[in-house]
Amino acid sequence: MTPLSAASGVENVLRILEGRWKLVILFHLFGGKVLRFSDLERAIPAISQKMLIQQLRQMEADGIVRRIVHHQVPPKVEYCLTDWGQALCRALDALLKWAALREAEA
Amino acid sequence: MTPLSAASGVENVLRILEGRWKLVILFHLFGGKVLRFSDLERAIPAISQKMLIQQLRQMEADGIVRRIVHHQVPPKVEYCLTDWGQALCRALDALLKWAALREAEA
DNA sequence: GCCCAGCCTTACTTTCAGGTAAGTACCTTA
DNA sequence: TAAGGTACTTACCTGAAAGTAAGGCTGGGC
Repeated sequence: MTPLSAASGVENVLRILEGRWKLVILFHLFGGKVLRFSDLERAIPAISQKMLIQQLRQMEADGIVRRIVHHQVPPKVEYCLTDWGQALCRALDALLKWAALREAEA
Repeated sequence: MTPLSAASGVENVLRILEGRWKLVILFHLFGGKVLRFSDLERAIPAISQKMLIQQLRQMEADGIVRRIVHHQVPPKVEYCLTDWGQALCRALDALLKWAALREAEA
C-alpha cells in the first residue's frame, strides 16, 4: 500500500462526507431515525432546499442514505441511513477520540 | 451530545484534513518518516511549491506536523509528524475499514 | 563578484462548491 | 377557482481554494 493509494482511499471516504451539510444531516439520521424532507428542513434551519436535496441525493448515490417515497398527496418522502451508513458512526467516533487526544498531550 | 455539536466536532477534524494535498503529505510522513521539503516535492510531483508549503504550515499550526530547521546554507528544513499526528493513522484506518465494509454488504 | 541550491513568498488567474431566489408539479380543501 | 402544503428544479451569483508563474533570500564554491 503506497502513500498515494492509501491517501486516495481516505480521500474517497472524505469525498462522501464533504460538503457543508452532509455531516449535519448524518448526525440527524444516526440512531436509526427516519425523517421527512420537511423534518430535516426544520431540524437544520440554515440549509436551503436546494442544498438539502443535493446533499441527500449524493449520499443516496453513495449508498449511505435510503430514500423512501410514499405515493400520496401531499407528497411524503422519508430518509434514513442504510446499514452501511449507520456503521459510519463508529468510524467517526475514532476521529472524535483522536481529536480528544490532543488535549491530553498538549 | 446534540446532532449539531457532534457534527461540528467531526467537522473540526475534517477541517484539519481538508485540502487537496494534506492526506497525500500525511501518508508520506506516516511511520515516523522525516522528509525534507525537496523530498516531499519529489515524492508528490504534481504539487506546486506554494501548495506544499501552505499545507505544511497549516498542518504545523494544527499541531500534527513538526518543522525542523537546520541553520545552514543551502537551507535544510525537515518535516515529520508529531505524536498526535502519528495517532491519526489509526483513526484513518477506521475510515478505510468502514469503506471496505461496503463491498461486503453491496 | 556572481551563480547556484534550497526554501519560501507574492501576485494574478481560474475553477467550483455553495448561496439566493424564484419556479414547477401535484392534489386537496375551502 | 384559488389557496396552500410538500418535494423538488432551475438560473444566476459569489467567495474561497487551488493553480501558475515569477521573484527573493542566503552564503559557499568557482
